[in-house]
Amino acid sequence: MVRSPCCDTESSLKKGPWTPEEDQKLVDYISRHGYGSWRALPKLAGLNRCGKSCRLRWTNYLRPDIKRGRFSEEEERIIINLHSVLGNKWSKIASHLPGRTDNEIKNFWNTHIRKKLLQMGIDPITHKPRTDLNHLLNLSQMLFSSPLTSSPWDNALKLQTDATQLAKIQLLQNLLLQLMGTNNTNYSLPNLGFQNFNPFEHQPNVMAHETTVNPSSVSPQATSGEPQGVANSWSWFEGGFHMEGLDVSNNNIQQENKLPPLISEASTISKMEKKNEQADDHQLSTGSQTSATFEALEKFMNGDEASDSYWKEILDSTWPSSSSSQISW
DNA sequence: AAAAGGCACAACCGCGACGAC
DNA sequence: GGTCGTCGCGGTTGTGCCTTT
Repeated sequence: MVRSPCCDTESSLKKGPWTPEEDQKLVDYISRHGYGSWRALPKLAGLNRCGKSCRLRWTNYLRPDIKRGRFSEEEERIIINLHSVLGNKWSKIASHLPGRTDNEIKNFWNTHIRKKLLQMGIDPITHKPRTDLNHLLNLSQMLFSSPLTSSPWDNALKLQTDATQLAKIQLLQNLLLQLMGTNNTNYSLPNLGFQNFNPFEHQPNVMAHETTVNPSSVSPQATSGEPQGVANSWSWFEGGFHMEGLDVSNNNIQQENKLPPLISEASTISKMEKKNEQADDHQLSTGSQTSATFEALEKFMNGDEASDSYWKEILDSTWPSSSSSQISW
């Protein structure tokens, strides 16, 4: 069915910003008569606008119960949580925030929250860690590099003196590399001194796996407008995976100042390669694994210590046969 | 001080859903 | 069941203001 747009038939109808006089006419009319038919309203109210324009002006701006001003942190949190469940259902999200319009929330999302999530490495559509190669490359470079300025990453350098911390760094590096997809022939890893090495191989029953990334599982693309189902378990951003203060732009990644190769002995590498040949065809379940990885990474780089359970979760998901319980953390 | 670029927000557009006939 | 009118939603655009260069 082809139908002409309701407002196009009368080109003389005014468009563009509303004047205070027009606003007053609309408010006066609705306060006296209500808004039964938007189609008929403009003529009755003495406005040279289409009904659609009147409805939008009323619902998004003139309605007396509209709450104006900046969004509070609580509102922001609610929006993000609801968005993770509902997707771009702005009107449904707005129904949970009294006084806020869908348009306002949509604008707030697009101008603030979306960017914020992207900066934090979270895909604003899926609410999961971004797994695109560029982002992971940045993270990888941060792990392998030592920025000239003092940053949380300095903690990683300091902690290298400790063998356990060293192992954890290696584990995180390894995971990031795997998440970038070592099988991707379109992508060549920079030489950052990284060795695909399982730092826990000295443990009994530890088997390194050549993990591969299933492209279809890496970036679950949400269909626009389609509800996302249950809320993602990924909600760690509330503590903040903060990258602020750390400039990861190309010029500030000092390749020559990178961390020394963590494991460099040729024998170790060859051992690793041998094990990789025997590895299971293990597919990464990128969702929860990346979640745990990034959470541990965040804590680690902030100088905090992630709980043992995080490390065990990471290790178990990467090397299921490693029996992490046997490892002394 | 002026120009350029970025940002925030209001408003518009197109389409689908839904109810009335 | 098909057509039409209306409403509401989500994506996109336009514009004014602010910040940076």
